Amino acid sequence: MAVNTQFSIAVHLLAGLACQDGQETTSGHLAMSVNTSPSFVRRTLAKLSKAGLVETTTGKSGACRLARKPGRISLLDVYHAVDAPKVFAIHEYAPQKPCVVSCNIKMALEKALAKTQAAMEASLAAITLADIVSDLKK
Amino acid sequence: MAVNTQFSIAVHLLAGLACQDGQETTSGHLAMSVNTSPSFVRRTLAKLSKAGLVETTTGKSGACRLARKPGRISLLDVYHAVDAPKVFAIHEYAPQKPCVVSCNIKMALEKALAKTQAAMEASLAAITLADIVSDLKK
DNA sequence: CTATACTGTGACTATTATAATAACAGTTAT
DNA sequence: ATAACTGTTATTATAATAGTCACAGTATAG
Repeated sequence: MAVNTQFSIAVHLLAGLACQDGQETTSGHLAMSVNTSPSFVRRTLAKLSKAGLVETTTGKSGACRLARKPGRISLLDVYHAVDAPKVFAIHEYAPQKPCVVSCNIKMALEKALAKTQAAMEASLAAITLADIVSDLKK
Repeated sequence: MAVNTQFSIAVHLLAGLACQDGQETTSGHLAMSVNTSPSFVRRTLAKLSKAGLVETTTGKSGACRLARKPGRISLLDVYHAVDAPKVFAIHEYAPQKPCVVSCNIKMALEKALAKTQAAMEASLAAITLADIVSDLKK
């Protein structure tokens, strides 16, 4: 178990909703599939709801369903929705004045890693929930 | 401070070595630039050494220097050397038998995320230590 | 208008991963 | 022999994450 479980759980939930074909589901039902507590599901689901990926209704017989067709939800949308961390973190440290490397490495690294982050996000943008779902049914 | 500091520290160390233009340096000296203990530096340095990115000599007046020219060391080399974690982890859970999603999502996610990982690595491969160093001097 | 069944959220605990330090064994110039 | 370095193990401290519990808010149904 490592850093980014929440992202994969979010995809799992969305895939579950997608397989319902527009039918509504409760957090309890989804929790059984993911095998966690309904509470944990709701917390992730709430983020997806705020990002506009799912619609939820409260009150008795409250439920949730996809807000868009699976083909119009990219993994990048999910990545942003769950507020996943950047791929690389840069270490904090007190720059040592006389050292050129120490004083400027952070800026140089940020520039380089921004490219990498962009490449990763572009790749995520190219995969939709529909792709995931179609793989499930093979 | 987050997940992947070791990668950025490794780049920092290599950049430091690159700025020495082949001259040798000790872990103590590098530690001052990164602002950590020599011990921590050596641990990271040892990984880089095993990966063939730096050469070290032991004994009195032991030291380290780059094994190749900065232009021939890519950030992907560094990424592999420090054994950084994958971009995305997939959650563990007990698949619930009657549920298609639960049983197959892991496989589908792995397939999708392999693409993303590859995109990220390709991006890292395109950046060399020389690029980083030239940014330092601006 | 009360009971019910859901979502949304805050507080809390447990667990894991990482950072960081210290200590020592191995090695080689002087 | 001694000194000064690397390599490695063991240990502790700290931070991030996973996971649970409890309750407030809300809408439906009787």
